[in-house]
Amino acid sequence: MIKITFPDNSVREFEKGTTALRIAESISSRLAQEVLAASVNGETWDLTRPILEDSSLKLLKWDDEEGKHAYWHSSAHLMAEALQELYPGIKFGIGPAIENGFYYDIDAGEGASIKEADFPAIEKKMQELAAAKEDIQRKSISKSDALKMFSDRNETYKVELINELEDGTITTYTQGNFTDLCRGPHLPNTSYIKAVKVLSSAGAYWRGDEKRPQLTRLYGITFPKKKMLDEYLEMLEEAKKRDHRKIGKELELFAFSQNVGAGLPLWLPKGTQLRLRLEEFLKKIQQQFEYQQVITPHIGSKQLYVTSGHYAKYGKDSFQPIHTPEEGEEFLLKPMNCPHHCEIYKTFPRSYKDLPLRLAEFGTVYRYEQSGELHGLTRVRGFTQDDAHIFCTPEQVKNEFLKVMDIIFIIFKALDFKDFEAQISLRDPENKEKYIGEDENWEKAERAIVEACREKGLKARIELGEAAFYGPKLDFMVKDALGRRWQLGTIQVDYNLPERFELEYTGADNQKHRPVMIHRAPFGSMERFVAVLIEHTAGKFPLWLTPTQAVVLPVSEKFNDYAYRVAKTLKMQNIRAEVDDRNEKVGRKIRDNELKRIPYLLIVGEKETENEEVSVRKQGGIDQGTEKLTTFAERMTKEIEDMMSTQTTIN
RNA sequence: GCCUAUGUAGCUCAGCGGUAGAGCACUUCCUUGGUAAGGAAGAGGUCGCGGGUUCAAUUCCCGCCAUCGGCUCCA
Repeated sequence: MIKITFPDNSVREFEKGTTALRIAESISSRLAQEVLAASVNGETWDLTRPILEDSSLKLLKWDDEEGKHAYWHSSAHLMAEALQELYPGIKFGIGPAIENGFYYDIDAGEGASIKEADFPAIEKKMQELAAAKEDIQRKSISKSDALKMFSDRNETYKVELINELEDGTITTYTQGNFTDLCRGPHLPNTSYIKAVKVLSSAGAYWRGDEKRPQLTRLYGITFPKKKMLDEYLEMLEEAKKRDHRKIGKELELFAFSQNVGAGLPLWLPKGTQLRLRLEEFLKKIQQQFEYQQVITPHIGSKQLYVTSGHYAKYGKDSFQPIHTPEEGEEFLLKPMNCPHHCEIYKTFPRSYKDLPLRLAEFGTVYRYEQSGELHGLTRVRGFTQDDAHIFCTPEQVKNEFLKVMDIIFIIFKALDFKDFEAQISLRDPENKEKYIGEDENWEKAERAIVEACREKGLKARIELGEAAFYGPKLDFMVKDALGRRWQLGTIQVDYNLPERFELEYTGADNQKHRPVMIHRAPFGSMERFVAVLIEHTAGKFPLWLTPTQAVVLPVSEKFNDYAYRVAKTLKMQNIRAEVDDRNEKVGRKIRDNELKRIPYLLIVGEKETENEEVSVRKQGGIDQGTEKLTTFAERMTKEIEDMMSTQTTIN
């Protein structure tokens, strides 16, 4: 007999060699139906894997990440099995579970690929195989057997993977005629999988290396219930309605023109109002934090970027130098503002008493992003950073870093960004040559960031190899409507540029010292921030209002009343309102009794009669009497601003 | 940059080797407590751009540009 300890610390005895599934059955048949995998001594196991010694056990269901993971991982195998049936000779890469579903990388053979039109057949085959209730069996095999098995089947990608594995750790999973190299864990059999959808196909480089062959990556998702799949697909449809590209076009916030160029956004009047509003908001905060605003040109001599090291790193892949009538004279569109700000620093001799020096600029920069990377406002070739550089003494670094974190938190809080993720991006210790600067400086900078996060109690994921080439950084990532992560705010500690630009200050000891630079952009870029803001606030939050003009982005129940009242008011002034509802009726005049049910609206216009009285209604529609339009509009503005400012109080 | 898909009216899309259509929106008029109402008329498109095949190309082929979904990249 062996002792099994459950999460509540209760202990029960079971026969040696029992399985998690049998244990679940012994508890309740319902549980046995719902359980998908098991955590045995902290390791995720198959339900059917015999437990041979005393263990702690947690049964994992759909709501446990690991349970869902096993489910989708098995689904990836199921898809692979279906593909093997449908396309004999197909070769497999890897097929993991992901955040939402799973994928499998496949090589259908020379010139062949699997297209969207083929999806239904694949889904049908998957359903068929799932219904057949094939057992999924785990087997440990030796490295040599594994190599033989997979080379016999000409699975070149698998062979490559096996070669990198240690003998004795290799397992395979088999269901029906399909055997895959796999660590597991998996479901007991295929019948757990009830609802199946192949979502999309895309090219993906083998092992993420663009120099290696490109495989076809098939994405899919499965659920234990058809209804869950329907809900998921419905959710995807809903998310598409919040796409900033769609809303931005409909609300006339921004546009692109082929004639101007890909990735070069045109801010339309309404979008510009929104953006300026955000800029003013940040400027106010920065004033409180003693930043000084500067303005620098859009181009800079090529030499500036040779000095900074950016030219060596990005020169070939950038917008190419601008030439002048003067032989050999070259300028670059600025891809970042730091060198310009370094030159501002160098304008005067600096004393330790001048530090920290905080120079801020809404600096427009141009980067030649790969064509395939362009994406609405989130990835563009011309954008404006809400940039600032803080020049400080080494002792001031941590404190300054913490203050920047405060600014970012203020902004995220004010704009209701709750579920952001923080990421500390450090140097890849294996590839130090990718970075410039002394080891010692890197270590100092990395330590400062980690300490600052600890001090703030900020949970940050540490990623090696994600640092900028001149320094480590702390990034704030936010998801868009479809769950894609975008980096917004960033704080970077830099000991290198001050070195390259030979920046100095005179210390209290009357000696020359090198300042440290902190690069920071709380929004990241105005473009990306507005994009993510639109997707985040869709259905939630009126962005801003003024007495004469209003921009109300998607409104929620909570704020619907504001939107309703303002819209109604402005409508009375014969102001044009534009509506988008689910039937995409855009651009027509709004009808009074429609106002309540529209998911979002934008109202822009001038009021005509300031003294006209409007009826004021509270939530629930109870008439609260009348007040003058101007009073009403001012009051609305104040209410919203109060709401924002109470959230922005500095703790 | 790579793989897949797409590009037709303001929007969403249908169509097809014989020089274009629907719904919504828009304009004018009529009607109406079945109300994101109904009717009549109207306006609006060198069918992404450039080549080629053809008697004839929006449709077939090639190239380019842009866009979607991914991969790679992201100072």
